[in-house]
Amino acid sequence: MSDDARAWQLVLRSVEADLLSGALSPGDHLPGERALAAELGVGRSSVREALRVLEVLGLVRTATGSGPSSGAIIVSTPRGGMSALLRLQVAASGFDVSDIVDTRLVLETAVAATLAEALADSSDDVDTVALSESDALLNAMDDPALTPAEFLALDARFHLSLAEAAGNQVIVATMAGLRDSIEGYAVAGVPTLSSWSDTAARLAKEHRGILDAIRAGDGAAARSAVHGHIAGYYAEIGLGSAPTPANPAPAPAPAPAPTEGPIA
Amino acid sequence: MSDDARAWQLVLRSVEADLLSGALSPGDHLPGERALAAELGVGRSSVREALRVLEVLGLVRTATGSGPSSGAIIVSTPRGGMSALLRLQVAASGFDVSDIVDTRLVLETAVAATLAEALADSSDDVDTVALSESDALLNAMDDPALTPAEFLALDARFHLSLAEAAGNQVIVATMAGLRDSIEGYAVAGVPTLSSWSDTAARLAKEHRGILDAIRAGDGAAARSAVHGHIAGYYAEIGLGSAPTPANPAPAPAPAPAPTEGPIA
DNA sequence: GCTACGCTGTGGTCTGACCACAGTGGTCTG
DNA sequence: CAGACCACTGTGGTCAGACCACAGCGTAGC
Repeated sequence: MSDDARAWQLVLRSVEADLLSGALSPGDHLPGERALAAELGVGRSSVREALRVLEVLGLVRTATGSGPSSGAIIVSTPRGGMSALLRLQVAASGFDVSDIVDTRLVLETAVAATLAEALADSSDDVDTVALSESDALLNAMDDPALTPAEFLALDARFHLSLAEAAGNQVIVATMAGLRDSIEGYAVAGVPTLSSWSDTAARLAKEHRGILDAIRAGDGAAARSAVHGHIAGYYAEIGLGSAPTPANPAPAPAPAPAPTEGPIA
Repeated sequence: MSDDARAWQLVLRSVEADLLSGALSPGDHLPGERALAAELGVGRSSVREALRVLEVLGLVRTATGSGPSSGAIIVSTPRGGMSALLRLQVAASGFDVSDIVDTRLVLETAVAATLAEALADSSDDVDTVALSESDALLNAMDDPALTPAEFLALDARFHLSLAEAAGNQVIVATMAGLRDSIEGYAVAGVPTLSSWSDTAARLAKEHRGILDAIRAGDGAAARSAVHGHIAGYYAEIGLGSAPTPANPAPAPAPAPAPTEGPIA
C-alpha cells in the first residue's frame, strides 16, 4: 500500500513523524544510514536521498568520522534552506527579483514598526539589549576601507539584527533567504552607481534614521524609513519594482541592464 | 580545488549555473541521469541526490517512462518546496506556530492593503477579474454540507486567491507554505470550538468584509479585517500568539500610509 | 604515565545491476 | 490497405556491494 510512495519519501515521512512524536529532537543523532535503511526496508541510497533533502532544508547536519559529533544530527537552521529555495527559484524564473524586493519591503517595514511599537509600549530591556548588535554593525559600517561587498554584507546583517530583535524566527529566516537570493544583484549593481562612497554614506545615514525612529517608538516613521531605504537602493541600481505605487523613489535610475548573472 | 565540494553540490551548482546562464529554462528537459553523471564526472547516485533536492524545492518534476513527458523537466512550483521547508521546520521546533501565524498576519494584511489601494487608485479591470475567483470561493464556502476540513481548504484557497490577485508570486508561495505548515493545527483545533457552524458563519462573514473593504479601496479597513479574521480564528482554537506580535495596528490606528509594502 | 599506532565505524562516492514504466516502431492480422 | 498488437528501447527508481577518507578510541609500545 505504501509502496506507491517512493522510497526516499518514506524515509522523509518517517523522520518527520519521529520529529512530531518527539522521538527525535534537535541535537539528537539519527541512526546510521545503514541502520536506517535496514530499519525501513529500503536501500541506503534512498536513505541518502532523503538525508540530502533534510540537509538542504536545514534540518540535519552530517559529519564524517566517528564520535559524538559525527553522523546525522538534527539541527534547526532554516536560513540555509530558505536561501537555497529562494535563490534557485529566482534562477529558474519562478520568482521575479522585483517580487523579492517587494516582499522584503513588506516584512522589514513590519519588523521596524513592531520593534518601534514594542519599545514605545514599555522600555523593555530585552529589546534594548537586542539592538546593541545593530549598533555595533552600524559602527562597523562606518569604516571607509570597506569594499562594497563587505559593506553590503554588514548591511544585510544589520537588517537581520532588527528582525532578530523583533523575535520572529520565521521572519528572520525569510528575510535572510530573500536577501541572499538577490545578493548577487545587489553587488552587481554597485558599478552602476555614480559614487559608491556617496551611496554608502547615505545608506549609513538611513540606517541610523531607522534605528532612531525605532528607539523613538515611532512605528510610522520607522516603517517609512525602512521603506525608503530598501526601495531607494534597489531603484538606484535599477531593480526597483516596476509599478511601485506610493514610493518616494529618490535618484533616477540610469541603470541599463538589470539582468546580470549573479554569483553561483 | 572544487574537490572539497561534495559531488552532489557540484551537480546542484551546475544546474543553477545553467539556469542563470539561460542554458536551462522552465519547460526544458535535463539530460538523463546517466548522461549528467558522465558529463560532470560524478556517479549517478550523486546526480540523483541533487535531483532529489531540486525536486523537493519545486524546481524539477521527474517522470518515468519515455517520451516528451518523461525525464527531469524544469518547472517552477515554489509552493511545494516552501510548504515542505516550513512544515519540517515546525516539526523540528525550528519555528514556533505563533511565529508562523504572526508572519501570516504581516503578509496577508499587506496583501489586502495593497489590493485595496490598487483598486482605489484606478478601477483596474485586471484586479477586478482576478478577484472573481475569490468571489467564487466565497460562494462555495456557503454550502452548509461542507466538513470543517473542506471549509478550511476553501478558506486557504480564498486567502491565496487574494495574494494571487495582488500579483506577488513570492508572497503567494510563502503564504501557501505558511498555511500548509500549520494546516494540521488549524484542523485539529476544530473540536475545541463550541459550535463549528457558528464559527463557519462568522468566518464567511469576515471574508465578505475583507472583500468589501478591498473593493471599497479602503486599505486600513482591509488590513484590519484580515488581521481580525486570522488572529481571531487562531485565538479561538487556542493558538493565538502569546505576546501579540508584530504588525500594524488593527482598527483604530490609522496606520500611516506613506509606506506600505507594494505587492505588485 | 604518556605517546603513537592501528582498529572500527561513520558518511561520501562510485559501479553495476535489476525493475517498472511509457512511448515507438515494427509486425501481424483482418 | 488499415488497424490492432507487441517487442524494443530508454527513462527514472531502487538496491546491493564495494571502496575511500575521516575521526575517535583503545591498546601496545615507549
